[in-house]
Amino acid sequence: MEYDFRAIEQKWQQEWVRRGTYKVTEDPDKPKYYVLDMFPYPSGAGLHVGHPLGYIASDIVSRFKRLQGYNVLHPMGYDSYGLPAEQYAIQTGQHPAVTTAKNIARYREQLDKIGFCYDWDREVRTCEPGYYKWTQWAFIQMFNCYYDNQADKARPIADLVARFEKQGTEGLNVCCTEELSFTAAEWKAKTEKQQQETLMNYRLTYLGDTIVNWCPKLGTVLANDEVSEGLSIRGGYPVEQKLMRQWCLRVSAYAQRLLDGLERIDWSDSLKETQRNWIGRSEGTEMQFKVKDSDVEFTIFTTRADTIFGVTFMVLAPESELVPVLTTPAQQAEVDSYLDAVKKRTERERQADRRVTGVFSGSYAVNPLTGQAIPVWISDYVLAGYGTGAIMAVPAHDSRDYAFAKHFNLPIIPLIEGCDVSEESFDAKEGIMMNSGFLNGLTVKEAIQRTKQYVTEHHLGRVKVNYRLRDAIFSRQRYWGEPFPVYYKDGMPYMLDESRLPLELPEVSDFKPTAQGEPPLGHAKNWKTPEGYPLELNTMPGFAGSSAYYLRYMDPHNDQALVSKEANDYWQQVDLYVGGTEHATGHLIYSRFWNKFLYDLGYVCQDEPFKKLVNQGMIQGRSNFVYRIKETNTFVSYGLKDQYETTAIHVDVNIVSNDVLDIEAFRAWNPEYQTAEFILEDGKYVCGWAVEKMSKSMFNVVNPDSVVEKFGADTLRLYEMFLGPLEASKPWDTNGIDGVHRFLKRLWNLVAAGDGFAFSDEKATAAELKSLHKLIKKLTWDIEHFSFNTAVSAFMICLNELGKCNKREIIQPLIVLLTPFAPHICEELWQASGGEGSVCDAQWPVCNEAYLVENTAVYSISFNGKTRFTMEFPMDATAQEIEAQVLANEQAQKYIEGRTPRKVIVVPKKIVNIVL
RNA sequence: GCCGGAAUGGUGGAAUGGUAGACACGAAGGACUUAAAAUCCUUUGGCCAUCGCGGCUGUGCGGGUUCGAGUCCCGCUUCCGGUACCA
Repeated sequence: MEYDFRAIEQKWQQEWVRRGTYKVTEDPDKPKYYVLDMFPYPSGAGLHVGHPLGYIASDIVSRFKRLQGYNVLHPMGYDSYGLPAEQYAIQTGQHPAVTTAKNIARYREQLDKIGFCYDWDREVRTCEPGYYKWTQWAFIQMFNCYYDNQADKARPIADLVARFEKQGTEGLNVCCTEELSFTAAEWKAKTEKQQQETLMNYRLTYLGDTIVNWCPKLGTVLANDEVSEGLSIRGGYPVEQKLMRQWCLRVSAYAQRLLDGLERIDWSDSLKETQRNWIGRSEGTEMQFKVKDSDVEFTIFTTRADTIFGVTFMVLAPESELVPVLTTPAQQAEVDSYLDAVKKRTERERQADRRVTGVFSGSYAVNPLTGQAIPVWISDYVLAGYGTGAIMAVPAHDSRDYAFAKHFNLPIIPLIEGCDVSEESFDAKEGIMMNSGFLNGLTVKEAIQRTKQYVTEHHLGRVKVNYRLRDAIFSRQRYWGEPFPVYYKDGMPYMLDESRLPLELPEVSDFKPTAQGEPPLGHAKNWKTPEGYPLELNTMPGFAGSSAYYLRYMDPHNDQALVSKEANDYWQQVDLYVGGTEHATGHLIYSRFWNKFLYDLGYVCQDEPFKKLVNQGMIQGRSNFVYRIKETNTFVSYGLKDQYETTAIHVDVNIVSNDVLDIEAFRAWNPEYQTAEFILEDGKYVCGWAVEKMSKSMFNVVNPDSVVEKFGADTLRLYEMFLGPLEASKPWDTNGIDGVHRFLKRLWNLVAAGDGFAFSDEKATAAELKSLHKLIKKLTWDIEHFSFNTAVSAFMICLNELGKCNKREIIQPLIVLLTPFAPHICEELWQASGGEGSVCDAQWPVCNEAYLVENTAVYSISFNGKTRFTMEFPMDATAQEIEAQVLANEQAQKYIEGRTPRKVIVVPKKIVNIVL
């Protein structure tokens, strides 16, 4: 009987659906295990072979855990709001919901063909009202909370209001946009609108003024990568920096907890490090500087308070609110023209063009320690969004300040003994202080501590921790996203009552912005509350829907709660999360934030959402080339191309096999090549190759369907794992796929006989049992350690060792072991071998170490590190016994030649080294 | 610039400090076939060899630790990711 993978795979995929094999319910009697894939955005291009890599790995773990007796939650869904569907809608008029549904259907079809064990009853789609109800709900909860630094958690905003009524801001220690100060009486005197405005300063979702790239012609905010040289990429319209009122998420409130939480989760060091850098904790000092001949004071942040004696100028960010205050009339014109120039520059240009620019404000600050007057400059190398948007510049010990000082000819005062600042600054935090008054003679590290102390004692400032992590801008001027559950009254936003959720995305006549420059929702009819209040026109960004989806899978049909307490208590958190590193500073920060917020409010029982995270590597494309001889339609094979002058041309990898071109398919591929001639080597046309990004234009996109069609899903699954370590990036290269396909065929042929199967009931030999149990042991270890490539090899080794063995006693457990990797063939063989039910419900075999025990071990005998011969010893021989026997050995004596060995080393790894 | 990760045959890749190159692809040779496909067997890092004895050499480069280093330490080179005026 042939291994007809098409029939087998189709049969079992239908059977699994019919039997509900992968349906999961909470079962308190079984230990749980939650395996999650990062859900995909269903793009129009469908899946390529890179996508399933992580899905296959997680599927293997899910099936493995299930065979081990765990109750495994392994769901899948779609991140189905997003820009591409909307862009497509603008171009074609096709409703994004329609394209999205179509793409999802295509994804599902592709996923089904690979044989995943998802419980599709738990599918979620972020664009469905039943789902985004809970995204909106979470937004409301955040709006109604503030962050209490004392309690170190989010608390209801009502508590804050109560506090304001009692004692105003006195003794307040909370997260806010701006430090405010008012009394209880002042609070009560505020109008409703003023109170609401004040609370905005504390809410976890708030309307905040943010600088964005605004394109008036397109009527939308653009991301930095959508802007180049001050023009929009799409259309080439001018873009300006604009302060806009946007919804923001106070992610920064959780900065320290996001940092601390990393200690308790099992993620790769590199990913944790990326998050640490992104959060960017920095301990320093905030210092007050008085402005000369004025009452104005301002605050700067520095990590090098020790260099205070070397400050030769101050710098303000152009957007700083101090700029208008400190600009003197004499400098007004110059400052205005500088600010104008800066305003036109985008973030991107600012990054690309590092030329030193700046302007003198006309004012002087007073060094709080020396009393010296120091000029205050304005420059865009200081960022408004970090620290206080103002710095003290110490050119001798900061390279940026140094460049600025050199350019504008400002003084440079070295503060560390022996440092040379004639060519560049000395940025290292080491050495002995000089020119620094009371700090002289201290090391830099001592000086930092001493200055902190001094500044605090003399009330010149305070010790402060800053984070690089910014609040997330949460508004998009887009159609295809979650509507905000927000209406406006008297210009102030209010949350819809939860009973009105979900607030469904309305139909619009046009997906473009309105003529008035409003977001697309401005086209919606009756976009207001029943009371007539206008609803928010912005929609939420892509990461909104993906921030809590893992919780929804626990209880996907619940319309009373995001997740019931019972379901959450049972599933707790994701045990294994598999996905790409590209989400390190986006989704993986936001969902940790979101989860911690829900944890604070008691809606979830775990502080961290993802216990263990594994990043699968990217699958790159492997492009193939043909070489056309210049000015001809003749193509020369790779090995001979150097004899001609040729042009390399990308050729569709799907008509190339093992780097050999299918010439007929090539002629048919493009009319241009219909009459092509070929210069072959060994009767074949060999193509060149290169590793490139997988993309249509390189003709190197391989989709899983074509592989499944040709080799079957089981082969695809095995091969993707066999390709190399899961976490490594590697090119998709089908050159080795025959190997794993052959492995499956060999296994099949072992038990296939005539029209049926033949399993032998003969007792297994010791050698066969040893092979099997070696495999059990290695596989268990490999799957637990995500070493899937060596796991696949282990099967091949085992099969090689077993030879022609078709004994049920050996093959049946082997089928169970293979099930996570190649479930379809295993179901078929399991049934053929007389196994009960589905192999998915079988039991993972346990390694019996007794079969692995060796009676004797072969030792390599080396002299001065060179292996000369081998000897056999009983397993339990002691080092002393081995040493004595080796030295007495006749052959050894030949090498020793009467000398006394200086040292004899017996290594448990079966090596004896004799040093002469 | 800073932070990660990597470098092993023709190729993908194995190797708790212990026989480097498992496993697989490719290639070469052979068996079975009229033939091809499929399948099976043998060889396969390089160099030398009186090719079935054996020898030398070999994990990006230069040092070091060790009886012993692909693996650990120090110093480089190259490549790939991430991040970037964060004071």
